[in-house]
Amino acid sequence: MVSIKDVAKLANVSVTVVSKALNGYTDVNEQTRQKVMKAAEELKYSPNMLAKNLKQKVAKSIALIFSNFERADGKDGVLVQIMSGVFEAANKHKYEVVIYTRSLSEQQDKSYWKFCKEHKISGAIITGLKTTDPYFQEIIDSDLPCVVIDTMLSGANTGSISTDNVLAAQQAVEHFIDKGHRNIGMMNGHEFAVVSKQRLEGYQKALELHGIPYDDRLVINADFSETKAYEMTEGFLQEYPHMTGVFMSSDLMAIGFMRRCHELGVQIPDQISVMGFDDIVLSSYMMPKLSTVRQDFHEISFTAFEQVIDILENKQKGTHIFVPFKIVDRDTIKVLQSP
Amino acid sequence: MVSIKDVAKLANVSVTVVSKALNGYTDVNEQTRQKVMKAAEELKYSPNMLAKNLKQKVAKSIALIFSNFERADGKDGVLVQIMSGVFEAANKHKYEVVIYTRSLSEQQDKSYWKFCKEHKISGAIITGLKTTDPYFQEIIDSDLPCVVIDTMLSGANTGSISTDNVLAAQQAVEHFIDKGHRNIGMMNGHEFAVVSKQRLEGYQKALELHGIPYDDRLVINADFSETKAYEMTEGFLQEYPHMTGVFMSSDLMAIGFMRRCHELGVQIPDQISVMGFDDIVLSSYMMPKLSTVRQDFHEISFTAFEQVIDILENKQKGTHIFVPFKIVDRDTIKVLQSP
DNA sequence: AAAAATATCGAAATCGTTTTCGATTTAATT
DNA sequence: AATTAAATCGAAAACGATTTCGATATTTTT
Repeated sequence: MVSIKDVAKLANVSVTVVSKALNGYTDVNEQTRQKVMKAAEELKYSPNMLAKNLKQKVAKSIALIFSNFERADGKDGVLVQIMSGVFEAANKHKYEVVIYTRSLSEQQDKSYWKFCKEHKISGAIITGLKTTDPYFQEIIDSDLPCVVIDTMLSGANTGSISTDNVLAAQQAVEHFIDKGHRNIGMMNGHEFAVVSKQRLEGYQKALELHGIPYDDRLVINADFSETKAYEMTEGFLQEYPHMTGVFMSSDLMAIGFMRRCHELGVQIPDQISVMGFDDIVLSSYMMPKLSTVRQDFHEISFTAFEQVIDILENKQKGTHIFVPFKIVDRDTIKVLQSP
Repeated sequence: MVSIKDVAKLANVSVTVVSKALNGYTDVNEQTRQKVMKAAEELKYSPNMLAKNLKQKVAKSIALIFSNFERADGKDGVLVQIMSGVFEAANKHKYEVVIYTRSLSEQQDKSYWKFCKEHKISGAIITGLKTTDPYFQEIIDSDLPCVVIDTMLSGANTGSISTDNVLAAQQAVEHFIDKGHRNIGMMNGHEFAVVSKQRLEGYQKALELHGIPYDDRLVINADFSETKAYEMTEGFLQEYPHMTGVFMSSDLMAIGFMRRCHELGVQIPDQISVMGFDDIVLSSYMMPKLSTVRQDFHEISFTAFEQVIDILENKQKGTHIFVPFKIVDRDTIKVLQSP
């Protein structure tokens, strides 16, 4: 393998000069710089990042951590969108990204923190972190700059980012209300996600704002799972036949719900309206097309990256950031009466 | 940061002994090993991988290269499936994986090869490589063990892996023929993918085997693009109204085709049958559900990983591997007559 | 008891860089 | 011409691990 020594030899200078020439130092004569460049070119030299990062004590790379990778069956395209956002930002800031996946099914010997430490990683972006995660506190307490997606926390080195879930949920059910609905159910995700609490709060808020009494029997928990939603819809529908619409905490659940409705012969949106959350790719391909609130995952992860850079390079404190969402009304909400 | 020196000091031994104790060498007394372990534990020591890999000249990590990342809009879930396969294999073999994405839209300063070299990466898995890619030859000639997905080549250090595209395509159109179809069109992908050529070959083979003359006007090129397929279907349908079915080189194109048919009021499968290729997640959610040939991308990437390990650790020569596919008949093929 | 074999340890070299700081040369200033 | 300043270079010390090889202590063999 060709090292800096080899190019030094060929260019007839010291390794110091080679290093300086290649890294834009000013105390090297332009002619010798050319000489060095030519030698490096000739030998097809490329620096050993391991040595480089070792010396500099830190690698210019940030970790993208998927803490629930087993759920990533590709149905929602969000994982890809998240990747796309961080890769774009990484490219912009000249960082590298290393992905660390963790699935709960397999025992994990290593915590994120240990992983990042071992690799001298500068910062991290974390997704899919449950509040019950054993490493939750570790992350927050650590001195590693990191921002976690879809939660709310802030510390010296930790920030977070998400869409404004309570506002989004509120607007979503207000959308129902605007179309004349008064009996609106909700299918929520599991309680270990902070987004579940927030969306429920938004749901309640909208109801309260429009003088509709809150009935906790109308909100059930389907664990963010398509099949669980599928299984629960029949009972849900039978038990509360006066519901005219249901707000789902995720598109995946909405799809499970719709599929079961289709089998049961209940027409959407004629007999029951539904609104999802996320706007995954499947949603616009459904028949009928699913109305939902669109989260901009690309923007979320891009901004997440920029925040870790901010606290890394600009010594900013961690904070929480909201990124804009959008209600997208397609074909699954029936208008009962004009507003 | 706590280094090996610190634990040596605490354990009251030399760094040599610490290193040996922690790496399972036999020439260290069991008691001192315990002592070292305890000290390491106490200090929360974790080795600096950069230094470790630097010394060992090579990192135990393989690169997963997406050479056309901009296409990864998450519509097909294949990217995720591929990731899932290699992460699983990596976990099994105790390797780490680093992902390198390249999009053609942004100028790329660095070739895969350079990237891998700089990071002392042991091997690589490459996807989305076009034959026209400027780095194509570089990869093949390099001494870096790598296997590229969806192509056919083999060398000392390079292998490849894919489904048997010609056989799969052949069986797909034979499936048409079995159902009584004789006038079968094809919508192929761009010519820079070897899979296009192979699937066309399978198409031709099936026709020939059943005495159906090949008409090259019945196969058009929609570039693997959903919208392009969408745009071309009306003309295609009008020009060759005698077609009873069309074999698509990808599900995404099939979906574009179906969407246009829906708008045009042509019934699927009553007026025209369609068969896709890939079995992406969207396919089973279509109405009607798309019949297609299923590629097992998880298996493909998993096996790809194992092959690079094979040529890396077992000094095997690179080769081409086929992984099984499956014709999955859903609701988009009409039976014209019993076989 | 002497010799040989074994067990256990540590000093030091090494991996490929970066970076400090002093040395030397050249140019600018007085 | 003497002094000062600027430009350019290189020796050497890190970074944090691994690994070779010799040293010492202990045990076994003769």
